[in-house]
Amino acid sequence: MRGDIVAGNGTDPELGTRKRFRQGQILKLISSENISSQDELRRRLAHVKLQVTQATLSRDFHELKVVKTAAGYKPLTAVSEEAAALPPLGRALREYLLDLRPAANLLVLKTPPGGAQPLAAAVDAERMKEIAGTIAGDDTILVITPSPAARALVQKRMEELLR
Amino acid sequence: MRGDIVAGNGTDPELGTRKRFRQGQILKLISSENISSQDELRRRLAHVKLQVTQATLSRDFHELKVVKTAAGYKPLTAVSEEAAALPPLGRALREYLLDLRPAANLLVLKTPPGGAQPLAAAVDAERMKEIAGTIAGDDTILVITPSPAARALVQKRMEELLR
DNA sequence: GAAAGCCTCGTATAAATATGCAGGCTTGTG
DNA sequence: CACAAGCCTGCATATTTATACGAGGCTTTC
Repeated sequence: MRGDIVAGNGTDPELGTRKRFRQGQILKLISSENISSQDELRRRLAHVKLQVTQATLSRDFHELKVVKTAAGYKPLTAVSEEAAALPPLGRALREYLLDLRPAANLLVLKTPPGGAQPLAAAVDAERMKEIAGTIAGDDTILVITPSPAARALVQKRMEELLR
Repeated sequence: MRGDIVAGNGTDPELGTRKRFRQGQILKLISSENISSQDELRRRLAHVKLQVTQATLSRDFHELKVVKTAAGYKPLTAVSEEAAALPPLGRALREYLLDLRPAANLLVLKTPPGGAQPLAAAVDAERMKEIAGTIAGDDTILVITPSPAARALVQKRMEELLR
């Protein structure tokens, strides 16, 4: 092919040293400066005598589990990764729930107009075994459980999710 | 222009209802299924009678603070967002630090070859006021503090970051 | 010391994502 | 009613990111 410059491990003394050094610098840069693209990062690294292509940075980001957010690139640790996976129901409840009323073995959720469908979807996705089923209109959801006890449990859980 | 199909709020009864409904569905879909691109999500939504373009989904993701990770799209809550911002030093320490030795008002950090620079960068970035400065070679960093007491404090902090 | 296996990385390009602009809708105001 | 302002969205396209492929370089094995 045409690539005839550096490649492989280059002039590096130890194996993979260059890569780790670079990744260290990357973590530093993205946490301090406000980088907005891999190509910009590439230019920054060049200032520090690190010549690499955008492709390599893409691979580095993948290895470092760095993701692009509205506020720049962020490393996604195992911890925050889990946390990020949780929010579905809690989030939906906080966003849509206006009122929560118990009625024997039923639970009636009120939402702003149009909010019932998405919230019901989130409830369904949770697959709580105490929930027999849900029916959603436009601004009201009926959550059906087999018994008042089960209803109480589901209700408690939702209240907790609301903080 | 040429767009002559649906637009605006379409047939929706309330303002912005369609958008919120869609975003609810989006949160549900990305948490259950394994979507790999905005365009795939667009196709999924079409199944549920939601016709939108990729451009709109891009905007929705931005509003919902959903980011693309190796394991699919994840909503980034305020909580995990902060958590994601922290890791610099802790992460660098866990990745590079082999040994930490106190010496009067100095702290000597040992890393694998090539690890000194990136770790030192992370230490500097922390801007701890107890640190007068650092000098990094290839696998050794000298952290200079004004006094043994300051050194002890810095040392303690680093040990905590290691968990 | 040649062959095989592995890394890391550049090039070229495909794929995915973001955005400038314009239009339709709704709401508010004179 | 006419008009202005604001929101939501599509279209077209610019920008950004990911990847298939191949090139060395290194290490290990016989």
